Amino acid sequence: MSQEKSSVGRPKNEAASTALKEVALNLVMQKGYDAVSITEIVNGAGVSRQTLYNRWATKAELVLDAFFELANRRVEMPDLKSQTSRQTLLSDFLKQIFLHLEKDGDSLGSFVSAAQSDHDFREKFYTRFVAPRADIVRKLLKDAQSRGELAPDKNIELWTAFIHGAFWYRLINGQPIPQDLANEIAEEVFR
Amino acid sequence: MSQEKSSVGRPKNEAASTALKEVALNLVMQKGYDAVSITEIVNGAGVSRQTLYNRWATKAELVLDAFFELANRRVEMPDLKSQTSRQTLLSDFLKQIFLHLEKDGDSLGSFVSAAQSDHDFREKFYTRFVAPRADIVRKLLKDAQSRGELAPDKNIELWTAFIHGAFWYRLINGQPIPQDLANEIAEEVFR
Amino acid sequence: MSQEKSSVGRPKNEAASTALKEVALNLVMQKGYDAVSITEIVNGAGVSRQTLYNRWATKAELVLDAFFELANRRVEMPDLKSQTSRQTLLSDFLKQIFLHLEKDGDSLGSFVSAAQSDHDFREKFYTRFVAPRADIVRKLLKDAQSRGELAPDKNIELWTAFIHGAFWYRLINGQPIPQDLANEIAEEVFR
Amino acid sequence: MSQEKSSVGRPKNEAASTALKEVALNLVMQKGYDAVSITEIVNGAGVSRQTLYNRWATKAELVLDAFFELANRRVEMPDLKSQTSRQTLLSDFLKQIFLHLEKDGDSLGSFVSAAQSDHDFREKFYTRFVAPRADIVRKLLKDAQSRGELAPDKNIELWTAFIHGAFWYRLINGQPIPQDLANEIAEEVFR
DNA sequence: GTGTAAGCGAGACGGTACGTCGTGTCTTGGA
DNA sequence: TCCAAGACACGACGTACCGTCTCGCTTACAC
Repeated sequence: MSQEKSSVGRPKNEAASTALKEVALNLVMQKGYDAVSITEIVNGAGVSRQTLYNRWATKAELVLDAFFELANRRVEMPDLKSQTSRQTLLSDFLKQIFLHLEKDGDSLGSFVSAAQSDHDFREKFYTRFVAPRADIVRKLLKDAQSRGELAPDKNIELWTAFIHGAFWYRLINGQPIPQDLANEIAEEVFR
Repeated sequence: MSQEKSSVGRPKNEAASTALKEVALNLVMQKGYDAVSITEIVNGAGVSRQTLYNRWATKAELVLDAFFELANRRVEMPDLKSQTSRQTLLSDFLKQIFLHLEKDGDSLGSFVSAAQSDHDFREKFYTRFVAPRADIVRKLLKDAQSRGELAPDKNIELWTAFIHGAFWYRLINGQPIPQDLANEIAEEVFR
Repeated sequence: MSQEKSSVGRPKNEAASTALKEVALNLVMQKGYDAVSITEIVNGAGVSRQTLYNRWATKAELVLDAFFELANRRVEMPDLKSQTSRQTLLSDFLKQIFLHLEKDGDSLGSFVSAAQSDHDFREKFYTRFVAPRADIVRKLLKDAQSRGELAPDKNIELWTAFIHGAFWYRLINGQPIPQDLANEIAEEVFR
Repeated sequence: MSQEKSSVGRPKNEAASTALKEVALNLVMQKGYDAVSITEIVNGAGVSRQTLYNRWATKAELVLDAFFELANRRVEMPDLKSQTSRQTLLSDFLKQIFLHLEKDGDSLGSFVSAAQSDHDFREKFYTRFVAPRADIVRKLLKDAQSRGELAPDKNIELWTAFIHGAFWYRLINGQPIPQDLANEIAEEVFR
């Protein structure tokens, strides 16, 4: 990746990328994805229009990049080597997610929104945000099965969808996602 | 309140509303919500721009109205007096929903999209589309409990969210919703 | 004129006409002809849109009607039987015109404006406002000639144009029309 | 001050300005000022709507610019060094004006019209079109006085107004301006 | 140390859609 | 037959954003 530097001509100003991502993310969090214009972002970043287009093809790509950088710094894989019960691990993991959901709910709404009309965006959002989190749950459930904490014939795929569906469902419908929901879900999973 | 016809001034031409809804819905189903412009809709309906704005404040409201009219003609409450097992009733009900989801997936995506940026819209969408369907499932589960087909200590609210979350989750992530998923869900509920 | 009453159906409400003319004239004097809309006039008069169109075909006709009613009440034919010098008569007549010009300057501007784009309007404005005033001057000059106060070979038509041109020229260019101009003009005519 | 080229950013495309002016002027001459829409002009010029608004705030300013460019190429200052009688010079100058008036009468009407409702426009029209022509006449009259061809006590300002008023008066009233009027005016001035 | 190629700001450009306004006509029910 | 109320088709308005383009200037490496 560091290899592909053409080393000819003036190098890209990394500060511009940083400024763009920061401004874009802030604006989207404040006003929602659709309400933010490219013009607004580049003005806010003190950067020219073309500079943005030199780095990202669309607003969607820029904003996603910015968001992921933030979000992925915050996923904390549960420690499957610990002896804590898998129910507790699940509950704690969900609580951690719900905490961010509280803060980022509106931007996430924006992304869900953008994902519906822009299939590229949807793919990226799924691959880089949704799927990794689903994977963690999936692994946790399998681990629980192998440890005998979960019935061996539980449909893991379905339960992964149940768990994530439960809070996405509340999210897109604008309902609050209380910390307690994490406990309720974990309890029902391991019943 | 339902009588509030003002009867003063020229009455609104109902045919215009009908034409607008039909054209709008068709276009959205063909090209997606965002790709359809107001100009396109009014031209297609042979109606003036202002006439649309006299009836709906935004494209979202128009399309929503049009869609509900269609969708609500298609909800079929399961017959709780029948002796069919509640698991089968649930499975059949979900299958029926999934069938429409297949066809209307993109428009539904549009609505979810619009709902994220427009909270009025979200409220309407929830009240008129999401909630009624959730209610049916909730009633069905309670009925199953009272008939002893479902454990009496199952968390009905949570399971309602599980069930709907499962397919909404797939929907917003652009994944197919196979008919078989209905069986899988029903099975897991009544396990 | 009073003959042509059809006497079938509800008679026209004369108060509506009066209100329309009054409102129209006031609005035009305040904001200028172009800035006043039909909608504004009918709302101001508390009258329906159709009622206006039942009486006048265009805004121009209504406004002209209203203006003429006012203006023609104010023309005062100089008394050609008096022994006052014709120069004084002319000067006094012009002074009287200039006085109204001061007040009505902007609406007159509006009419000149409307007259340029609407040839019907131009014709009516000329026939009912400009020409009568020109006629008076023409008659006065001829009378002065017959009394020997004016050179018999003066080109009356041209001088009529000179005299009116002089202040219309100032009017359309937005220059003030001082009372003293009346004296200057009269002096130069009878030099 | 004439050097104030900013030289930053993409420079304005001069061809677009030229095309806009040409199309605008042609359309106005064909159909009259009011009948020409901005949409029509930009389409005709193959230029985007915003490009027009980047250069002129209103249709009036554009058309005025276009017209001046044409008109000012056509003013021909009479040669005050020639020995031709000043009466002939005046008559010839007026004839030259009347010739253009014939062709441009309707556009000029449009400008007079616009000038009445828009005081900025009025100022520009006066400064750039009316006043220069009046100045020429004023100078010519003064020269005639200094050469003894005109009575030294003639009120030059008033006569300048007489002369221009005479044909403007006919113009705004939609009356023809025959070439012979130039002779009549000159004759009366130098009588 | 100079040439050359890319980066960059500023901002113009062709497009497309927007929501609003004004026009003159039409359509009701009631006077 | 008139009227108030207001819907309607039409067409223009000025604004907003998009993604691309065209300048003059500024890097920074490669010769």
